[in-house]
Amino acid sequence: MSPRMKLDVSVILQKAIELIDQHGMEYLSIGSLAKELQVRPPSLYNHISGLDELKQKLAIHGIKALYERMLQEAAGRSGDEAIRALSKTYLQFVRTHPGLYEAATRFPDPEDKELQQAQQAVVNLAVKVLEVYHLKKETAVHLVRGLRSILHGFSSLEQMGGFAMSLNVDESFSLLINTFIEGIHLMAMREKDEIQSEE
Amino acid sequence: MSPRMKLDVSVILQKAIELIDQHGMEYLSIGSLAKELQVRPPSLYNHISGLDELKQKLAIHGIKALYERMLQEAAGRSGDEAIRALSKTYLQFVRTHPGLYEAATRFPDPEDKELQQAQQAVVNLAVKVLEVYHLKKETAVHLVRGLRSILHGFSSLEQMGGFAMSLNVDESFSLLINTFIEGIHLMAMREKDEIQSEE
DNA sequence: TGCAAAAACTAATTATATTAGTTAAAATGT
DNA sequence: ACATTTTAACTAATATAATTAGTTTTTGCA
Repeated sequence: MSPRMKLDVSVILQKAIELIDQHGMEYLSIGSLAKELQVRPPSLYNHISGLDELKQKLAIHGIKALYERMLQEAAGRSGDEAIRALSKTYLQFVRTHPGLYEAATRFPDPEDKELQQAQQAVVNLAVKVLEVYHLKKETAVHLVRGLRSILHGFSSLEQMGGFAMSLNVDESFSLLINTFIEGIHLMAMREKDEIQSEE
Repeated sequence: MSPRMKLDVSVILQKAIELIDQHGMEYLSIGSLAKELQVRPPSLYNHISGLDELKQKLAIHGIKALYERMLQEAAGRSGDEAIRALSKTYLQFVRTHPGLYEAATRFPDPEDKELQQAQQAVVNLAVKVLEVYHLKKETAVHLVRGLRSILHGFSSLEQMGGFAMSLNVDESFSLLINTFIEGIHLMAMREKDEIQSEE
């Protein structure tokens, strides 16, 4: 009983992540987490200010973790290949960390600066990947919004059991991403034409 | 005080919807709802079995309401025009009823038969709208998954304040839907070619 | 009018988060 | 090694919310 747990914020976060990836966010409570860590509930308050702060930390951690993985995959790739890699990584992340992704998207206080910054980093990465297509800045932002919608929508629907039909889910995803990529090419061509006709 | 509130399930649901569309799902509690209805919290248990059942009813109601509106808009339309109408209606619904949409997508027990049936109705409507393109059954299902991903993803990101840039959000949406529609045309053409080369 | 059912109520119970105040362990300096 | 300070656990108490039990009031119909 007495051999003091060596708790700290990162140990708490780690255990919380395990717990939510396994059982979902609704299972996370000060009580369930304290039990996992083999301490009494009030002990957690020496490290975090409460459940809300913990959820916020999980959200930020989740977005940063997703960003790290996407950055890894984007390195050394460009264009269509980079988009496919990023998309695959995103879906993979949500499948591996459903609870953490849930924490990152459902519960955070959107006012939080650190959160906003982490989200912006993901967006910036996507913008960068689109640079090779030489799109107008505006068009690039529209397309990044589209890609995010696709990735978040598909992942979320899959997680909530939304794809009931037996049809292969990965094929649906590839098809969707490829369709989107073809859309980018169309946009790029059209803009090139516009510019030429203006000259 | 005494002139008995004439409560019933539908009055409760109606007030709950007002409450969540205005303040979000996290604000919904037996206590807050009872206060709105000017009764004591235990009184609600004469009509519903508890908060979980209420949330489930809200979810089902939400999906059915969305389906009704989509059905209205799909009537008398087909092809590209129908897809645009459905998409616009979907986004409009989420904007008008953010709390109800949240209830419909975030909290329901996915095992519930009535819920599954309501969700299936939406999917079937989308499948029907795609019929005019004469796609293979499989392709149609892939595309419906794609369209749902786009609609859910875009709506959700917008609701969570995910589109921070000042760039016009409706334009992003139109562009995304139009890109998707062009993707459908491409798929349709390819399948026609395949069939011809097989003959 | 009187009775049965419905639907409200008060009071009590349970679960959870949180705070207050206490104590034990660990780390640090002499 | 020992005393002091700090950290981080603990127990006990409080607050809020959901829920249940049991009671009473109202309503509608015979």
